Amino acid sequence: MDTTQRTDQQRSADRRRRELLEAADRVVLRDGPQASMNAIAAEAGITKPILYRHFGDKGGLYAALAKRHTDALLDSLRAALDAPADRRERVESTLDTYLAAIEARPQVYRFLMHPAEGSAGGDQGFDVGKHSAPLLRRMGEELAQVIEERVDLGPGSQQLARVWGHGIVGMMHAAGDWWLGERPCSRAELVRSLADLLWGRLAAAGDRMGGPGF
Amino acid sequence: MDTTQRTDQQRSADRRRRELLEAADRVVLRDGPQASMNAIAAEAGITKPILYRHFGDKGGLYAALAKRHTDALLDSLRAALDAPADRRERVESTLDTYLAAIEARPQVYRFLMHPAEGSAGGDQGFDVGKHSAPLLRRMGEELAQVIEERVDLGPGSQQLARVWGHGIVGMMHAAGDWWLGERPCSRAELVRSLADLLWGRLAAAGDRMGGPGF
DNA sequence: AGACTCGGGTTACCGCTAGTAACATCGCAT
DNA sequence: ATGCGATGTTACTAGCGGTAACCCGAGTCT
Repeated sequence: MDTTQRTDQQRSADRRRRELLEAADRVVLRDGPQASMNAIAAEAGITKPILYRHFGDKGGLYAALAKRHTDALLDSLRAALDAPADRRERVESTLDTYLAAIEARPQVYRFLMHPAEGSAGGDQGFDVGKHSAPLLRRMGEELAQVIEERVDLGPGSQQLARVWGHGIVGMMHAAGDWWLGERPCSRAELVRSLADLLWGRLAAAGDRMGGPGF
Repeated sequence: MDTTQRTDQQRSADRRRRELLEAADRVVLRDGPQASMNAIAAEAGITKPILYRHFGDKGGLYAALAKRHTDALLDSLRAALDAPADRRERVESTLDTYLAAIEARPQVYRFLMHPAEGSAGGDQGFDVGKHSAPLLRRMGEELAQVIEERVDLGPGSQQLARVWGHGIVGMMHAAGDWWLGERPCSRAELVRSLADLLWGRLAAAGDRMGGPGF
């Protein structure tokens, strides 16, 4: 029958695809985003053209790889964000989830944030995917949705929620990136500091000297 | 005499260097960060090895190029940040300065945010955290310094200021990047929304439905 | 049986890149 | 004139992403 045959083939293809993705994962984890198609193929025990048959081009492979990790991370973030707790607690928990993830697997994190720009080689012509990390965009959009659903922002709430979504995600990301490099404090302290920022402590603080402020 | 000779040579070398940088600038502005050394050399009317004599490698050239723009942008940001006005006004003005800059020359902005990733072959030694866009780091550090100088944050202020510096810069960056791509609102609205976020409107807003929060 | 397509696989190649070694050339101080 | 150092070029290496061409074993049709 056509269908069974087709499903068989598709199954086998999917299995191969998963195997290749796992091999690619290993190599990217080891070599960073500079991992070459040759190296990935070698790790998978096959040769380049097969990779290209499965993923089209390097961008395709990287996109597939990124989607896996992105989906996984977004799942845990959603869980933290949707927990039955008050807002501050949810915010802190979400921040901590994100930071714990990038702390646990910095290589993955680095790969997700700078996937394109594949160094040298013939990637001239068209940039696959956007230049910016899709993970940030997706997190921003999801957070925007949650904010709009759960926080009462008055008129213009939708637009405001989107700005805030992307802004808060960017804050988390930049602070996390810096923290991961310098480790100037514990994760819990970082989470608290960021939540304090979001909770308006900047606006509430007084000026230091009798400067130009009021 | 040694000194005069040296200064003469150095002057000429500096002039060349500046010419090369301007040529590189033109190419990068036209071709994006994918600009090749060959193309840059051609634009400057010379050949590759000269570029390498002046800048070491591609990373060196890009770093020099980035430093110029980064310095220029930081100067205008500092001006906005140090203006004699109250805090909210300064914050809005700084946000607006940044957003106006990336709006006016998006190519430069894209280049500054994704400069590195070069280096084919040999070097596989890279530390997580160091490779991120230096512009963000510098902005974060500068902002941290200003915050610590001018805002009274009580004990632990230095560390808190640094977290906030990087966090706020990241917020600005991510929101700006998203805004630049989608243009969902005017620049002024974006500035206002972000300032509102920093001013604690998130904490002040009520829950939408009778959800788990109180 | 025998020809025939077809999916998975490999070799060998293209055009491009970053980076370098070796050679040529000009200006200049002794 | 002669050596020297900076400036410049040609010609090359090594490696990349990506592709064309071939190859082979398994199932199918006649």
